[in-house]
Amino acid sequence: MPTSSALTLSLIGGSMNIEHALVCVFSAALAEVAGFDVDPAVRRSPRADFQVDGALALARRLGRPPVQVAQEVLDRVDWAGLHATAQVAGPGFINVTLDDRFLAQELHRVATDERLGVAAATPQVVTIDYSAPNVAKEMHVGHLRSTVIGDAAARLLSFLGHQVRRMNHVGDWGTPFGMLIEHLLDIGETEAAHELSVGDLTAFYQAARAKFDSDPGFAQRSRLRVVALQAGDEQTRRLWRLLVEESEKYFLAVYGKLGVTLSDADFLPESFYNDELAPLVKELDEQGLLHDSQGAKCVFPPGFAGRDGEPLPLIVRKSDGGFGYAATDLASVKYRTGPLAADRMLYFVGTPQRLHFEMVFAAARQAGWIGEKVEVRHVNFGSILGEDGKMLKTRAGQTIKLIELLDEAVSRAAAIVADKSPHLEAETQAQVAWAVGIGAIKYADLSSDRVKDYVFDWDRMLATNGDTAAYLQYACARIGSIFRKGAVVPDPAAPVTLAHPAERALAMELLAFPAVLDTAARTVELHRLAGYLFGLAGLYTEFYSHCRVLGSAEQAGRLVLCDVTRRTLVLGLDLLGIVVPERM
RNA sequence: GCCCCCGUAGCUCAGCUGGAUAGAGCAGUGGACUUCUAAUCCACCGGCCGCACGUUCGAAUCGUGCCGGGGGCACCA
Repeated sequence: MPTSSALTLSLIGGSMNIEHALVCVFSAALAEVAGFDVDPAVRRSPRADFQVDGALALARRLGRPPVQVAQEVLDRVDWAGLHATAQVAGPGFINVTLDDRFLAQELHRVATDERLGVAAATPQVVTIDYSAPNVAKEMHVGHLRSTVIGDAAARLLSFLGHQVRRMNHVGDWGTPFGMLIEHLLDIGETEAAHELSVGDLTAFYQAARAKFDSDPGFAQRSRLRVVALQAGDEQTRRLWRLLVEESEKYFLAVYGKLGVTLSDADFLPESFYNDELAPLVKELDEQGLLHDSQGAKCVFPPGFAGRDGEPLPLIVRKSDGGFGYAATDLASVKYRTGPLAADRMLYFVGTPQRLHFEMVFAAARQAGWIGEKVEVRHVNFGSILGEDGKMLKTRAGQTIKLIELLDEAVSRAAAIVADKSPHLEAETQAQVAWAVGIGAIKYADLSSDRVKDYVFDWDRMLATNGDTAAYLQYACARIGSIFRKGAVVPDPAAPVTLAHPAERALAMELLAFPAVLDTAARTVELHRLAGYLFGLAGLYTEFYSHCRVLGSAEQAGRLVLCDVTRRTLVLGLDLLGIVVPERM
């Protein structure tokens, strides 16, 4: 049970999270009344600052009148470092209203804190698997969500103080490499390197594929080449490295354009696990988990049935002796929980792979590779749909190259910038266009629930008002404009009074930032952060239209509100991977 | 056939472990720049929360069953 001294410490020294403080205070009071732990159910409320609903649930369990229980709980609250008034309302809600001076004091703490009141979490080792393009294949829209969502998660968890390991599970192994290497030899290394590095991967892959399908001689050479590759033939390995390296250069170029934090240090391709696969299969066998089925080596994790109702196999070794992706994924789990000692493993892969990951995790648990306290999670997400409600494709039905999508976003944004901000220099316009265009794509992805499909719509995501990146970026630019216009540097330590309702509402929302980040990180639901930022920008605009800053009697305090708002928006957007231009 | 996800305003979406009159943004209508960026704001209009039962003080939220949409179910990853 939290004590009041612990609470005071948490408010002063650590997280300046009022919501969390209320949870502590009311948990203690509820536990005193109940004799056991009760969820206080602290919520923001339109009728007060917060409402505490836990007494209602408790009353039912105790079989007592809710209002009476609520009052009893309220009487036992030790407010410790909090300053608020509270009363029982309705059927047994407890409405809590914070003192204005207390709010101002908390805002002062946040304003003078580099981290805006966000305490560093107890550090965990978190592995984040995301992006995962395939060597010698074009990155397409299918890689967009994994890359964007995974990168935002990596940024958020790092900021919260976790030891984040970004892992790019690049597809660099398997049977297609026979034909790719043979094609490379056919056209010559120089030409191949050129095609790959400039990003013409589709043509390269398709040419190889076409020959493989039409030319039996080529197909035969390809098959032999796979064998040579797997056997470690030096010349073959060198050519394979060439393919991988050129592709990695290309991926890094795309990441640069997308503004993603993945670097060359984060490539952890499939082939990384090659030497682990045979021992892994052996270990499964020794544990008695491996079964022969139609020539394949399989694990049958309990609880999975196939079309015919029979137990569903996880094929770790194919009947031809090759390893399936289940083997690689199992190896990846083992590597993370073993040498890396991961506390939390997140795999950012689309929903269609749900069953596969459930089976991999179940098998890994059976094998004892996932400790009790370790969280492993398939962070799934829905598809990107076109305006016709089907998977996003070109008009001709082709998959859309990611790089072309990004270029179109930037050029569409450039047209908007040229229209709205002709006063900016050309170079600045180009920077703003990039930030707005890429921001639009990312924000559209991150602002709605991950697990749902979302409809890709240029006009909506690039709208200048509404729930878009551009709107949030513009709000930041306007705040910066106040500082420039007034030639003032906000003093974060300046005293703040929250006399106007718009000032007070803005301050309340600013103080909710740490709780929002906690929730977003815990649930891996980035749209909660996006939604918060949009709401914050709305409250700021309300403040902006009602409260004159420059030249007002409250200038110093209002500048603090502007400053904290801007820093919160910029930080929040940065955690989503979105860049905020100085001016627009 | 079995399993998973989704169904909220004309459109695109929020709604946190059930909580008080269901919220935004677009679109529509009507307003607001001699004043810190109008890439803005304000007001109005708009909803049997897919349907039906059930659980309870209370259900968009939990349970069951339907209806509709999507995805998955052995050697491609």
